[in-house]
Amino acid sequence: MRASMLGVTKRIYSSSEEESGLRRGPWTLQEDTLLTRYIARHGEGRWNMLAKCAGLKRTGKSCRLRWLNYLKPDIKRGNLTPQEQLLILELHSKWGNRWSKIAQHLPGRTDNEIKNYWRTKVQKEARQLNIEANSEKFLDAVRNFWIPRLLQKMEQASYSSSLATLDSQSQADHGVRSPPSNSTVPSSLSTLLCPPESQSAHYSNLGSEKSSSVTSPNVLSTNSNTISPQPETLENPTCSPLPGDAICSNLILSGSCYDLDGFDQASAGMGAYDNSPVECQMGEGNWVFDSMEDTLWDMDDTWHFRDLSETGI
DNA sequence: AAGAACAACAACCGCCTTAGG
DNA sequence: ACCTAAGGCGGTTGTTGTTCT
Repeated sequence: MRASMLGVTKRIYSSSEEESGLRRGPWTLQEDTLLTRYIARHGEGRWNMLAKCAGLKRTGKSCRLRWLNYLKPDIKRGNLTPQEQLLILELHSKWGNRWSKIAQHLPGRTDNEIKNYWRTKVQKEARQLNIEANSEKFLDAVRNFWIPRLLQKMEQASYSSSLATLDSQSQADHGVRSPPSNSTVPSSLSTLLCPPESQSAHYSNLGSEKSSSVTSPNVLSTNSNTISPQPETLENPTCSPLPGDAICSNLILSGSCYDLDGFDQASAGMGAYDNSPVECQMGEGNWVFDSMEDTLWDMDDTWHFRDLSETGI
């Protein structure tokens, strides 16, 4: 645990703040306990009153923030998974800096955490590329290099897990498969992200939120050449809402990006799906099918995996 | 080994929206 | 209709830990 979380850090605050008796800065273990216990008994909300009643010398705002960003039981700790990173990139391309909105699609992750991730990782990447973080150029780089890299990570993770499964299932089967090459996106990727039965008409909900005030350009879709959803899928949305669905939709709809020949979908494919690290926990509702009437993926504007494979990504 | 630079992230700030009086 | 307080959100800052030189 960081020292700052234990109240070790020193900050200089104005005398008026000290006079008011309100504490600021890092929370102590005692304060955390007080807040947690109080909420356990009385629930969240009415934060100013809560702060007083709980005996905390903190503002309501501070209590709320501490609870939401740190103490709440379902907060997920640790590094963001490639799937989560992928989803953040996707959603940010659609919604811009709407962190809380993005966080709603990543259960257990807070808007603060996502915001920090964006600032520390994504913007850093932009700086290294010497381009503006929200520029079309950077978003293009994200689309063409970063996302495929994440997809590859996911695939490798899946590959490892399926190898482990194979090992445990049958020692007799010594068929050694080479790991996914760096030159192409592995063919099982689409199966990893989308079960074969639902691949035909996969699309995301990322065109939703008509009313939202998106400031950043949407690089992952354009306004032209939209794809109509297939009726049978609309009526029968069996595809699980996976974090990679939006990606999947592009992969599928963009045509022959992948060579699926020779890939044993029945065994490896479904196995990969079953053991996929992709978690099917995207919050309430089937967000994939939320907004069928909205803009869908542009077939011409999908990722340039062919280009990537040529450039060795 | 020491200092600098960088990374990570908790916490605060200010603004906006909303609900209630 | 107006005012006010509370809550929510995005931006920013400050501190500590880690890595690099």
